[in-house]
Amino acid sequence: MLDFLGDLRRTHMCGVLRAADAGKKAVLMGWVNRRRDHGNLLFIDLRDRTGVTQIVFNTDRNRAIHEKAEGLRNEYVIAVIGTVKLRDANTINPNMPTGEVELVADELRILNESKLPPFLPSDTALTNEETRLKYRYIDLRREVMQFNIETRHKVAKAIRDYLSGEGFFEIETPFMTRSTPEGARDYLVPSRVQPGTFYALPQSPQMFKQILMISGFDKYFQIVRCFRDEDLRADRQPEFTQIDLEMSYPQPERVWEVVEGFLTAAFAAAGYDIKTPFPRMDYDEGIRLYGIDKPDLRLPPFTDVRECFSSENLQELAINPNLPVIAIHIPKVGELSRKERDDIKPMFHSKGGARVYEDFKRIGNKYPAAAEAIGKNVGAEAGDLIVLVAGSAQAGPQSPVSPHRKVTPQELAVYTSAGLLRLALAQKYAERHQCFQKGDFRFLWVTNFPMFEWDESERQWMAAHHPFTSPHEQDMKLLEEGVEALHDPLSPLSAVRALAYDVVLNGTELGSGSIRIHRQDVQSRIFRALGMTEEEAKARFGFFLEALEYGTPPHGGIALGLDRIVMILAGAESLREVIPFPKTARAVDLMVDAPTPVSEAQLRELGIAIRKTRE
RNA sequence: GGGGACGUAGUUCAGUUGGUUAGAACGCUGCCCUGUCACGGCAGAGGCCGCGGGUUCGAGUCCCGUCGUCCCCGCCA
Repeated sequence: MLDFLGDLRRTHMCGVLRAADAGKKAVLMGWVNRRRDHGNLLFIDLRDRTGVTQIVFNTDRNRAIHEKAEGLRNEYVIAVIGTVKLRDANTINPNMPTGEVELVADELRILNESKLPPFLPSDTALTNEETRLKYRYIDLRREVMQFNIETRHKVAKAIRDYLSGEGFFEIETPFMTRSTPEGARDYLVPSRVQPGTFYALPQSPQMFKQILMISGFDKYFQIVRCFRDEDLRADRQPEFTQIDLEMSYPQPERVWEVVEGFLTAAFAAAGYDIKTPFPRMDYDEGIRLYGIDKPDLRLPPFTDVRECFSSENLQELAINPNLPVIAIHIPKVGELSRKERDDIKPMFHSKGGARVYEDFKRIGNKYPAAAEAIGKNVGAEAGDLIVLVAGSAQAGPQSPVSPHRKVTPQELAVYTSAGLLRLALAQKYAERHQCFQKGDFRFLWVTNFPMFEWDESERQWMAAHHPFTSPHEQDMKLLEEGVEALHDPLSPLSAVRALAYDVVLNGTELGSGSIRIHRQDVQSRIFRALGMTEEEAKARFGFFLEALEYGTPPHGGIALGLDRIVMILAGAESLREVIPFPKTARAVDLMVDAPTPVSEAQLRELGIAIRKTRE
């Protein structure tokens, strides 16, 4: 028999009662977290989002209530009216915040029962994720999940408060908008009113926020859902939340100050102090020192040890002398077993003919002088792991090349291969090197990205970012020259730097932004550099190009992934731990079971027919 | 699109070289217990070994396929 709530009012949350509350009347409501039945004495741990309080039912005190309480089971929802009692010294539980007190029940209302759940929020072993996601409402009752979602709330609030204080307006932009086939695939929404046409869900409010600058709002932000129809990863969901902002008349440094400001507030809200300003690094330097555009600064950078080998050595090892020879250095890994050394090889994914020399000991046996010099250059101590990555003699340039850009594509291949291996090794031996400590936050601004990337399959230069990213003011001349050499891999386009920047934390890209193009003449030069005719540009971005012509102030901004920030703050390995209702690797919501087919009638109304594909 | 890992009770896992009736812990049910807090004791229920096919005298175990979850590459600001 269930009881009604009636006009009963909760006086305290379950996690707040302390010794000072002793003697008070209290009304608690929550879930039965655990029950310990001692016959005539029954303990219930009552749980809500704030914590747990022990309730005592005692036949001596009240036989009827005790009898009623015996019917309680895990996850029943109850209200208890009782008296807060200081526990006897020998029954204090120092492991819980409410452990000095307990609530002696005078009245019990059973507000709801629960079927036996597939797993319990109080379980110590973690249930498999499939079951957790199907019964997400039970999973979310777990203390960790409650903490993660609370952290998410606090972080978002801190950011809102900070940006509001800095004069930013939070302005909403449409979810049903226009498909601009650029970057990722769009999620499409069919229009019923105009059959055969589609809205797209925004990959980011990019053009809207720029138009808000043209509209005179000066400083805009939004904590906004974005959508991308691409394959998922542990750190990638099809819908995700961005802290999106844009401001008028900024230098990159102005944007960075704002970001450093709200991140300081956000991390403080989660209980962490961070130091600003963040260090800055050129994209080229990131590649050369870490083999990646989002360096994890918690582990040592690369050392180019080409000079440690004689040219005969390099020849014997079949190493290309015109490419860097990279020493990856992971501290304190200790002596590797034969199997561990063998395991390194499959971790290596070669780009452009890069090769791995995982057995440094063998190199030391064969080339003792080189090995000693390498150890010295790297600054390695006994027990540190050194792995070499170099360009194969057969691949890459046969003579030194020096085009405009500081890192050549061949070098990039070697650096990138080494960068991926460095991360894989760092991950694998995390327990040994102990460089990944909770609360160690190494922020970094990566700047001066290349404006264009060479696309080998198209054999032409492509925009590395969206085409509204402004080139560096000093590189305008290269841009002009480069326009004429779109299909030349050595084009001056390779050296054009973008006024783009990423904010990176511990090897995770938190956000990405740029100063935008505000001048029509620069914009059309960029389109030409991308091989786009005026007509093509107009067909794709006409409304936006037109807006640019009505007095656009210089402007720029950035967008940061809220989910990733919270994930790092929560110490989680996956975004799914900080998103209340996430999707699986195949983009399925296991709880609501979406996506689903829709009825023939719905399709007809939309003028859509499903084409069956058969093998 | 490609590569890899996993799938056994409600949950977490074990299951030897292919060999009787597939085990443990937690959870669940019943009984006992007045100071536990991962309470304890006794008894009990609970299995399409993901699904389909094959090899074999015999398959949880070997093979093929398929479905699902996870991780990575490709893809993706």
